[in-house]
Amino acid sequence: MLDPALLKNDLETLKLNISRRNLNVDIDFLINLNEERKKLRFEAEQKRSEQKEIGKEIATADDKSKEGLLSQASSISNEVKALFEKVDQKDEEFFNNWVKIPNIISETSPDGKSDSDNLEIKKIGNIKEMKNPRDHLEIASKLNLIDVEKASEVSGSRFAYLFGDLVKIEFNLVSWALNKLSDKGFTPTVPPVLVRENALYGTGFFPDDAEQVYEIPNDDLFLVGTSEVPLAALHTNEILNIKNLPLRYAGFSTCFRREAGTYGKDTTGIFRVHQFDKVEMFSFCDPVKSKEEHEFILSVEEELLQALEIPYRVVDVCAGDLGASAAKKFDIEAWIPSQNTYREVTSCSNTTDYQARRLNIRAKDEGSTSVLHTLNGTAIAVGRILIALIENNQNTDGSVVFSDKVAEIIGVEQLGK
RNA sequence: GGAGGGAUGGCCGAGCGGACGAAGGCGAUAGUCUUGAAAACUAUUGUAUGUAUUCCAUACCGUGGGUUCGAAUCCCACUCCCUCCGCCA
Repeated sequence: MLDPALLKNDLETLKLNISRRNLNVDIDFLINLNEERKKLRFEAEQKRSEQKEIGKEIATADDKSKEGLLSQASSISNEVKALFEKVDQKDEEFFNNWVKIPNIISETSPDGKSDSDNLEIKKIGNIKEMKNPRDHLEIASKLNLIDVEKASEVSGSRFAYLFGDLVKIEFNLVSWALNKLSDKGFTPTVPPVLVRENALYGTGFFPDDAEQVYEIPNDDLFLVGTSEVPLAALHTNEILNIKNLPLRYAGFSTCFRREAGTYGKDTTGIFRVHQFDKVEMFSFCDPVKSKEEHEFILSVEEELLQALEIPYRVVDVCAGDLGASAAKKFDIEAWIPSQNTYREVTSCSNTTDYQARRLNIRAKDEGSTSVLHTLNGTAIAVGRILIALIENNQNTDGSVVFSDKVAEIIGVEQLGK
């Protein structure tokens, strides 16, 4: 949620943002609504004040004057009730509209409508020459390391069994990443993966992306699609001392996504599945330092990919491709030989104060309190890293051999042979 | 799953219909004293909204409703925590 004060102080920014995001919003309607609710509240509060005055008199009044005061108080009480009902209505109307406005996009993010307008910042790593590269599923199925057919019998499409060395690699990757992140000040965290509705609203996944979220109706719980959700919600309603910022967490969790509306897209293997494991970085940050923090998180992502010798490019996500809560976002796309293109393996966003305001997380600095900034970024999305590792290190005979350095990290020298 | 008990400010803890934004203590901050420190004493000590940094108003005593002229205090529902029993990785 944006600061409603924008309607008063910085209309230009608001208008510019709405046009950059290609939205159609009636600003004047919102301005009026906001003014109206404030005016109504003021009236209601004045009446309330009157009521309290009389209440005090009643407490000390003698029996004679009491009766008159009581009837007077009674009618004021009714007025107050009616006035506040109106105020609540207006408030609700205003905020229902206001929360729908997405975050203000950073000045530095490129304009554009879709992911094809994203701006490539750099390319890193050597792409190996390959004749007819195989895709990860073909390679791993043959080696009995992945089984999607059995998984679809057991659980449906977009599920997979991982076996043997792939599982070994997964756990080595995770523990390697957690150690690295821990050295950089991230607290390793295993968060709950079932959360209440509120956490999803607070992080901006609800209401917009509600159709991507699995629901457990019996218990009013939802399966998270990323540990960003429980990590962000960790400090809900808290006031953090600015001296202790940034507070950094590295969350490991399984992630669940319905992938509604993606029929026919990425149907091969484990690129897009309903369930995968991920190490996620999350930072609660001093607002004036969030830009630096964003660069830092991006640099960590790059460091991990470089250590794994995965060729990648970094992309500055354009205005039209940003989610509601992001002010700026960098994606890293790894080279996927079988697709002859780069595909997303990590993503890091500066959500500025958008989530913090919804979750009511603030920072305290020498007496004054302000909203803080939150940022998130992928450290290791296990499935997609496995794909990149398998495909980029494949040989023509269907085996996969890793360099000594990579093998040291993942604990496996080769697949097959 | 069954049976009980509880939720008050940064923390502990009183209040159980009217002057309560809330006693008292601890902690924190500032001052006095001291060469310096400690101790002692004094003062301050939540958050948010309203064009409102010291004045004013309003809201907030787990959350949401209700009763009442008036609710931290009474009633209802929910959430969370604790104890005991059962079950369980």
